[in-house]
Amino acid sequence: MSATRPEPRTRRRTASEGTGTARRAEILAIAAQLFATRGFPQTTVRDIGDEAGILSGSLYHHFDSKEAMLAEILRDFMESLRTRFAEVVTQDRPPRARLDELVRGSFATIHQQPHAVALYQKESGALAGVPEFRFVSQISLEIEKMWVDVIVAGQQVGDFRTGLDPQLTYRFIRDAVWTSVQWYRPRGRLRHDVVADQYLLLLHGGLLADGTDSA
Amino acid sequence: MSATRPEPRTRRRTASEGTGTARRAEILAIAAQLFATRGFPQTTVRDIGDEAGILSGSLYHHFDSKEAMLAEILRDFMESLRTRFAEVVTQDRPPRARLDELVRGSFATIHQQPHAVALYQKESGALAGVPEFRFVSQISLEIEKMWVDVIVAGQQVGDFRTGLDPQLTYRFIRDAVWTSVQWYRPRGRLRHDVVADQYLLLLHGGLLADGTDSA
Amino acid sequence: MSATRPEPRTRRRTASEGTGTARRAEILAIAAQLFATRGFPQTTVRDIGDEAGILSGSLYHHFDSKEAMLAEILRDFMESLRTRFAEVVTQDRPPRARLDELVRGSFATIHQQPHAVALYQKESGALAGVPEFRFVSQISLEIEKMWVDVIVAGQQVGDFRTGLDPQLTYRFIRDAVWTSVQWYRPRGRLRHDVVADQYLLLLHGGLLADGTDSA
Amino acid sequence: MSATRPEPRTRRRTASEGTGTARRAEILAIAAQLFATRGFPQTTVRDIGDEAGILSGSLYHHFDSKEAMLAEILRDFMESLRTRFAEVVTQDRPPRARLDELVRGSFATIHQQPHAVALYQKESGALAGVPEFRFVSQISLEIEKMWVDVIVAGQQVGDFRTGLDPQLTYRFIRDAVWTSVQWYRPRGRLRHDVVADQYLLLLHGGLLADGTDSA
DNA sequence: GATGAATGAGTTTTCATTCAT
DNA sequence: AATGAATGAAAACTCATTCAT
Repeated sequence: MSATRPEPRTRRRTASEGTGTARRAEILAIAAQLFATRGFPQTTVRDIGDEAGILSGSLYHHFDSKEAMLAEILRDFMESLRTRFAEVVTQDRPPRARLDELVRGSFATIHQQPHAVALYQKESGALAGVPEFRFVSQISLEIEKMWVDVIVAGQQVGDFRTGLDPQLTYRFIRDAVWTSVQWYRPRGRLRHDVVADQYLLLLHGGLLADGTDSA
Repeated sequence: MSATRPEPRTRRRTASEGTGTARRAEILAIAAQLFATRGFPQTTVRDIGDEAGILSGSLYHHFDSKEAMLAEILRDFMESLRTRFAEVVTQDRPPRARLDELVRGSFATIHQQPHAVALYQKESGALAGVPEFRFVSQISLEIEKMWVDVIVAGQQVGDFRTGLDPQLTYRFIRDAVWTSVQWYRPRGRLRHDVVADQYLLLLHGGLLADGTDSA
Repeated sequence: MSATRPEPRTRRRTASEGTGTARRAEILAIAAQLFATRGFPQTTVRDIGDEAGILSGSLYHHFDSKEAMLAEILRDFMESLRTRFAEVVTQDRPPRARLDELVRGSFATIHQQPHAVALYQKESGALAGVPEFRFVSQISLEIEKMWVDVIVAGQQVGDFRTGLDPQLTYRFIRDAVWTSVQWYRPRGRLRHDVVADQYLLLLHGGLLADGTDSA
Repeated sequence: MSATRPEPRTRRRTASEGTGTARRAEILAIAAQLFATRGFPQTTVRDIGDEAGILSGSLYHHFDSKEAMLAEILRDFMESLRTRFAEVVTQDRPPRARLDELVRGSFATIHQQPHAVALYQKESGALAGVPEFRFVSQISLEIEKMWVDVIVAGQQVGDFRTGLDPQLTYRFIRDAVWTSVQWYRPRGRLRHDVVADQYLLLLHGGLLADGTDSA
């Protein structure tokens, strides 16, 4: 914060907009992986530079700051997720089918973008109050609304049990499904659609053998 | 630290046992809260000192390092959790009752020690390979075994559905239950036993109205 | 600007206020000299640390930032200057005597605090718009008012020539007097009161031999 | 640079003399303004590039370095100033008329090249010992000699008061006159020749109403 | 038990400059 | 003439930790 330069001066990306060249994407992918693996604060720009094969200072040719990299990764991810889910919930199918599709889509996302998902889980909490990251909680809320609406619709048409709080149900499903990114291995023996099947089985009929709850 | 230090487990506390221990616990509680809220790397020793009303350097009169504080918090927590669960699984009750008790005990723990739970969730991943923190993954495994054993026993006696992979089922329950620490507010309107009830309802009978899965 | 630490957290100086210990003053004097000699941006915190015999990072035990050091130096200087001038202009003497005293006081200040004066001259321009340094232009204006008031008063009582714009006259005197800090050497042969005498001679009677202006 | 480079003085400009020169001048004018406004060290080559509509790296097609730009600006300015003053002092007029002309010429220069003047004032001090910028202090001395000679001549012919140290008198006038660049606005209401008139009035006859100094 | 001054190794970021295209 | 990617050196600042008092 130099006292002698009052104007902030907006920077970079004057020409050839559009998020930039291939190098940007390459670096972002590296950063996403490191952020997800080590955590954002524990990842140094030197780590990123080393992995990308350039000096850490050279990263600033492509991005304004380490934080800006995080923002770009998260924004790309969350907007793609919103789009994906929006397509599902607007389908003309029964709520139950749409919810199944949301779950399957989540597992597919975890399979395709494990780093972004893990990153979101790790950092979204700390980012809650930061103005530059308002979009995170905002899109999260939009997505929550999509899911809850489907659950409510499912209860109304008789697909889903009543007596369950829709928001609590949403959290239950969301947490069970998305936390699997912590242990799911994209190249492991357990394929993501198999996990989805098992989770849906459990989610649909519950754990008890007779499927009824006498508690 | 704990793995390498020859002394039993407690340290310092040369004089004035009573007060010293009280101060330690006080500081640890502060540290746990900060670690849980901001994350361990983002919490500085000065943050802790400020909150405790002493200078950061003075913390080293009580603890060997910032890491040692984390270790002590986590060890206390995990050992108490192991004890709590061990008592449940050794009860002479049907598997289903024992599983319910594990779930209810989890929510009670989240209610009583939210900081330690959040801390464990946030940092256990990064601590996986650190020798001083081997106890974390070790106790985690012990606990996992207790739960999985109950699930398997439940399937054998016909309490629980077969066709579900026990370990996957464990993960499903664990993630749904424990992640609730992220949004559960101990002083909020939603009491922990109410959440437990809802979650058990869903877990037992599933989401579908008829309780059967035709998928 | 870490995304993960939203609160700014006010820092330092909780106890034993009063600008601090002797070490602070010592370091500030060193910083003032370096800032004045090399210019603020050209002076590195390492320069200051080297001169003070500590590591640059240790400076942050005493001050929040390099900029905060500049602010403290300038504030101390400008407030002392305001006090000094305020004492002069409130004296019950004819305007001419008061103006002479302002001039002599200026040279005495240049003699006593050459670094602060040079620093003010060099950096006040660049600091004009910076919020943290608003006091600089504010006190400058207060001082300008004192001088201009004396000049106007002098014209009213007939001490000073009319036909001179008071503000322009102020700037003339101010610039001639204060810029001398650039070449004045406190330990040189030319004593500050001798310079003051010469400057007052010229200022009072002008350059021309007959003292009248026929232009 | 200029002191060490073997080439005459102009450089590059291999082809397309006309356009190349025009672009150079354009960029130099931009640089002069930025250097004067923000200070040389606070101005980045990117600032200059941005203002000129090219990338910072492209500046190096026109100039060897940022420092070389400064040198060229200052050299152009100082040589033109030397020439201007040399013409005045060699006129066959009484010393008093020549001094007035020097003063008026100074204000005209401030009006015409405010950036170069401000730049000289801001940076000449820091440049004092740098070999590449020896010409700055050298030409300054030549100019000082011209002015002091005129003052001495004026005292000898009885135009100017004796009893004033010529060099001190020079500094007084120089500082009062040239520092006005800090507050003078070329497009403001106060025209430069009006300021010159007022300053000469004060300089000639002094501030006191009777024009005599009884101090 | 605590203070306050300091260390030392690290962090993010800046920026003049180079150079292949 | 200009771009865009990169370098390399330095900048301000952070922070866990030590230690004499």
